Amino acid sequence: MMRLFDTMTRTVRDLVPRGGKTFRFYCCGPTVYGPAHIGNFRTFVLQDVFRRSLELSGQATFHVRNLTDLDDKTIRDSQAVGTTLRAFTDHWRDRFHADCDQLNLLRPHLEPGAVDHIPHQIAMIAELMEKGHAYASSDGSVYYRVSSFKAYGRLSRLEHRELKEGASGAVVDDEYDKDSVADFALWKARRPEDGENYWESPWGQGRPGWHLECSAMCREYLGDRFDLHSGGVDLVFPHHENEIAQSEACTGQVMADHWFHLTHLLVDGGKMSKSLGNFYTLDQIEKAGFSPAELRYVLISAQYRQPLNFVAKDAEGNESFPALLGARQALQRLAKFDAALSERSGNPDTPTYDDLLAASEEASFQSALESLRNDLNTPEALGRVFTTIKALDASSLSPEEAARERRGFHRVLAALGLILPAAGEGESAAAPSEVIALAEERRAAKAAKNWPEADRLRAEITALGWEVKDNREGYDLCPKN
RNA sequence: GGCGAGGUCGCCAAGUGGUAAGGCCGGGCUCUGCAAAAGCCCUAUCGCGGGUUCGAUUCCCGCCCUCGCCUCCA
Repeated sequence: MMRLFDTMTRTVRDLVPRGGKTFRFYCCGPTVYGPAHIGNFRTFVLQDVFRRSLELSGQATFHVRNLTDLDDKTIRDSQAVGTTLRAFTDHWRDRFHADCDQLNLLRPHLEPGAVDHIPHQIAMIAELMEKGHAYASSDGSVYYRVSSFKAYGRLSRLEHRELKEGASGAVVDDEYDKDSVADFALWKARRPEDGENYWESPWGQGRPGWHLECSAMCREYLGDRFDLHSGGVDLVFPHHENEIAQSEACTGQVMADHWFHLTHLLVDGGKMSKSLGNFYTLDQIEKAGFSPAELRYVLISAQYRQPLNFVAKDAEGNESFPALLGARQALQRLAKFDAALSERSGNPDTPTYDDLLAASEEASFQSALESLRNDLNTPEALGRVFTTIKALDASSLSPEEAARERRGFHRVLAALGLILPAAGEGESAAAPSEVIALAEERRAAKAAKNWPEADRLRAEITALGWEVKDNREGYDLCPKN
């Protein structure tokens, strides 16, 4: 049984699928107008760990995540580069998918987009108007009447807060026709800057408001009521508040039984922004020489409700990514442990995710799994993995014991979605022939116990930019850095 | 101004009403011709001031500081 904090009730609650068998949930996905940044991926990675933890605990899931392919930014930027909206968002969708694959994220079972669901959204607006929750303005836009929905503000505790006028710096010049400032657009009348991106509706040409797509797609694919809805904390208000207002006013039912929100990633102690130069994409992380697995490790190193400070710059202010460097070391240790168990068990095959889903849970490494089930405590799970590893002496295990421990170990790794680096890493491979020749000479000198000569040859190799490391069989050559 | 989160070892980060997981870095040791690698070991009393309690880092009050959100940013 998995337990998770619920934003609506502000308590940790058991997750029980309402329909019985399958746990059905919706995650607000990315706006596809550029590459996602590592902050976006903190959210998606932890949602992925959430899903994996459920599935590896024997709970079937149905995961829907939308792609926002219709909003001010996608329209604006597609026109800026002179392509159709569809071509533009397809391009960034593909990039997003590639990044997700790199980060070992399970694909959602469904990934709907707003543009393909215009009729659903129009139907919902019509229903809201019928029921008195929406009104058309003189310019052909339609707004949701917030005052008509009694429960508005429950999720974000809006009743206890005051909105500071213009605090967000947003300009609302195109919404002068609203009855109340709190009302939000369900349908936005066509504007010249929208170009060809408009649709016909009973209220004239235009396009749906942003909040509506999720309500419409949730209803289409998950029904009037489903198990859990998730997104970044910034979506609590207004996005999720507005979704609730739209959906529940239509259906008269509770939209989602659980609200799962993920705290933002900070970079070097502050919010990520392009102007601060701390805005990182997966691509940039890889260009700096780090792997997606290393980034994933960093992203799960704090509990999802805590702010995570991603350290990019070291104490001297150099962009050396100490956090990723640390992750590399940690993953390397896990890989070595795995290699030792693998050897001991006599089975080199790594269990796949599907193997693990089919198999029953082992007692080994169970405490780490328990951490994940307890409000998705990823750092505690990692801590328990290392504690368990330290307590285990692989060389004293029987092959059967080693195999069992390894299955438990891999279940935790699979829940965290961690892929281990190859144990050997940095193999010799592509050293130039002259370096190899020197290394061979040195091996001969060593065999003859001619230490001065061996050290002299190592110095020569070092001068050529290579490092020679002895091991049982002979030596490895690595580029020196 | 309102709402919310947070201040735990050099860095990241768990946790608990009874004297604080783990990772990285650093230091020591073992092992190796040396080196590397690997393994082992070591390093905090939990922002400040009160209170409750036999006992608080963990509960309550006040203060200081940091960060996020406040209508289309995960």
